[in-house]
Amino acid sequence: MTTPLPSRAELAPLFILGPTGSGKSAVALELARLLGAAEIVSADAYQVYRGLGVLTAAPSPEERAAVPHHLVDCMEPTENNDAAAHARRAAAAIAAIQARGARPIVTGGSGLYVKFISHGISPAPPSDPALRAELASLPLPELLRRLQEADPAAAATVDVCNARYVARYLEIVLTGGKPLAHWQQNWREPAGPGWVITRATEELDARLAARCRAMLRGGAIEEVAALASVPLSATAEKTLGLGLIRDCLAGRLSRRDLAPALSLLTRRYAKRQRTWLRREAWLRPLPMGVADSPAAAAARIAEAC
RNA sequence: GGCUCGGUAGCUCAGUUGGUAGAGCAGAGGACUGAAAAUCCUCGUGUCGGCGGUUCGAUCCCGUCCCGAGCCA
Repeated sequence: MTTPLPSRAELAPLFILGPTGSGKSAVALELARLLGAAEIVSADAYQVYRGLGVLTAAPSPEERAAVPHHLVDCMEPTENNDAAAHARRAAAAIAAIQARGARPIVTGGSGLYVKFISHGISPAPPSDPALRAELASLPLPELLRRLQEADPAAAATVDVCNARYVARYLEIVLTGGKPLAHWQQNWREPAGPGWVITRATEELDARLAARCRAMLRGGAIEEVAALASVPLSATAEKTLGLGLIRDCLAGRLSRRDLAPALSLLTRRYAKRQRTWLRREAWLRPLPMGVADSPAAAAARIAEAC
């Protein structure tokens, strides 16, 4: 006689989101401990990379030993990442966790990565590196002209100032052989309940500054140095702070100026994340202040679900 | 003490042959359906160091004072 597995609704993934430095990893960890049978699935585009754990503020080996983590430290920095592929891997991880009778907790800061996990992936054609390289060499007006010709409806809705978006639409039409509208689907209902951690901006700024200093003291410079001869993929190359640390290693930026510069980049990133998250009406706010512990926040979430 | 160069947006600076000023960065807001830590869009009134003078009008010219940097004593 075995005890029945929890129902599907009881195992719906919980989404713990928030800007970088908001403390979502700590809350997710506490929540997993509180729930007992729970595992964490990362929705972070950069914590996947091996050898960049410090700079990307990935969960530590200790944290990963305490609670199983998925999609962290799982790719070589020579590999490109992409949101849909990540979401497919996440879906597989979520299904496997549920099959074990455990609760998946999704956490991460990459808005688009989260969105694909929570709301589904469009069947649109995947990226085509060769075509992208070709399109990247064309001036924006030319891209717009081609899109106008291939798919006027798409041309009417695209952000005409953003060459990358225009190129993506063109890529969809050219490789998929059908207009954009054919591939566009409405987002499905979110896969589970979600919370977004909010903190006062000044408090978040202070946390980010402290974390940047800790990163630089804690091995971020060494790990970038260790990757000096590795040909990083286009995505890994975009890791926040990578260029700054290289400048520092090359003597173009003083060690003294490094931490403030890194804080600045991180702050601006957090602002973009806030803008994205504000729009996600399905998320419930989880305000936190200096006095709130991750455990207390996790308890509030556990109570609500 | 003398001379020179500076003092303009939070910062770095541009500029006005005299008609009250604008870039970059920072900051704020926004967009986002396979690069997303990416990419892109919008937002600029500030005693133009203080006080006088000349002028119809001064941030600009003149005087003086204050502050900073440098050079000479």
